[in-house]
Amino acid sequence: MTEVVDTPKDVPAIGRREQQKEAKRLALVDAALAVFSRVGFAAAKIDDVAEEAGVSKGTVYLYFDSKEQLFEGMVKAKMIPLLSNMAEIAGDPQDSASDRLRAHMRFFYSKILNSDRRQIMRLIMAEGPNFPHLAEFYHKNVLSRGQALIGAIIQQGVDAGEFRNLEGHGLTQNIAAGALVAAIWKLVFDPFQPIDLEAYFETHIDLVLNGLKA
Amino acid sequence: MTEVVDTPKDVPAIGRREQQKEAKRLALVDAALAVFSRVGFAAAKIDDVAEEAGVSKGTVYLYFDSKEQLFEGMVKAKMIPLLSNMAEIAGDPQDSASDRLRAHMRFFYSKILNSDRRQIMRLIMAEGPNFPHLAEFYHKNVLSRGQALIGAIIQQGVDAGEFRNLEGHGLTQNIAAGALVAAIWKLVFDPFQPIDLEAYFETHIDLVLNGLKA
DNA sequence: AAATTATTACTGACTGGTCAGTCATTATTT
DNA sequence: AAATAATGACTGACCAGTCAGTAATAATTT
Repeated sequence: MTEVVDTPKDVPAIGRREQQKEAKRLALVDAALAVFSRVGFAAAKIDDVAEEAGVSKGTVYLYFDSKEQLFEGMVKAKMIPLLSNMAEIAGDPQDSASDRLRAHMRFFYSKILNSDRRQIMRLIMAEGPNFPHLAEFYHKNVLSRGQALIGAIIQQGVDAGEFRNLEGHGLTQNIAAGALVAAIWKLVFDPFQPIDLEAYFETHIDLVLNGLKA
Repeated sequence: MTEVVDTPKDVPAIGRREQQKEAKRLALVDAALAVFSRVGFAAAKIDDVAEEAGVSKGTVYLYFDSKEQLFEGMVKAKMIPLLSNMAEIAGDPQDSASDRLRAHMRFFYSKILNSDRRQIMRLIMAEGPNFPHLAEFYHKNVLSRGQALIGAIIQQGVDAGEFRNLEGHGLTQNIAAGALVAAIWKLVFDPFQPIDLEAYFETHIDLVLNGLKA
């Protein structure tokens, strides 16, 4: 149950409502992520989202027009912080391609695989075919951007004679792939075979760097 | 719409019913896979499964006790052929570890990623948290077996001085991972960025073999 | 600054439609 | 004609979405 900010009554009146609204929107988004993660889109009840946000069912519909829009809105809201982060890791082009690649991959592992974000990834895998908008949005804003960054670094490495040229054969997909699986594995199979994300990451980067070595 | 075998009336009476029953069970399983793949577990309607199997709703309940059991039964039924195949590819221990690894990985790509089977994988990712039995079953019978085979081959390679020793750091998970992602990518993101499974496989095995090289 | 009015936010009982699962009836097989 | 299989109308629970009514806040008047 996410509590709405309890704005004191003696705060400058102006903006009280806006603050509350914003806080409530956040609470709804958090609650939606929790509920959808727990049971999937179809089985999720708006009543449960409302209760978890500390709000009545009708209120949910003041913020989102439908269950679909709640879902899509939640995914987008949860992804925006990540997207803004992505710019800030252009990385130092002075470094070797290996170092930059390692740094970028670490970024993805830590930002995408940690916390809530991996639930979103799983939801997109799970519900993607029923929400083509969302799958496209995710691909466009996360996967293809990530691949572009990785592709650029690899190109740098190839140009510098540091890497072999494997481009054009699904290489960036292959690299992105490792992160996707780690997220899903953690959520689905961890009870049966725990995945040590740090070790998995090291192995992944090791294989990639050695595999690419010229 | 999967048609039930139309056993002619003048066939030796003995076994007519059993044949029909078996055929109907198969039709139901096929229909269930199709419908669950299309819309997920919660949104799937038993009526749709029945219609797609060319049968009435009541009949579904003559074969499966509940929607849950239909789902679980379908997954298991669809997996059995794969499991029996797995024995037959022990591979020739005379070959180099590299060759054997390549052969095994190709097997997984072709058997798991082709046809219906990848839909099952996606369903397990999607519904796994709601069906822990199934996730466990899948892990036990597919993933861990696959990893065991790969692990054995890598051990051979390490013993022969062909591979570096990276064991114990999520290596087999990492290798299995590539196949999982390929399957999911194909189903979720293919419309936006088609994945060439053959090229992807070659890149994957290339990275792994070069990455492992002693 | 108290009282009054207007506006905006929220509530939860209700509705209409959906669907898993049942079972009395009908059809088919032996 | 007995036994077995299949049907599909029916039921009851469930839930997305609505809306008349209430509460909280802001604006205006006295």
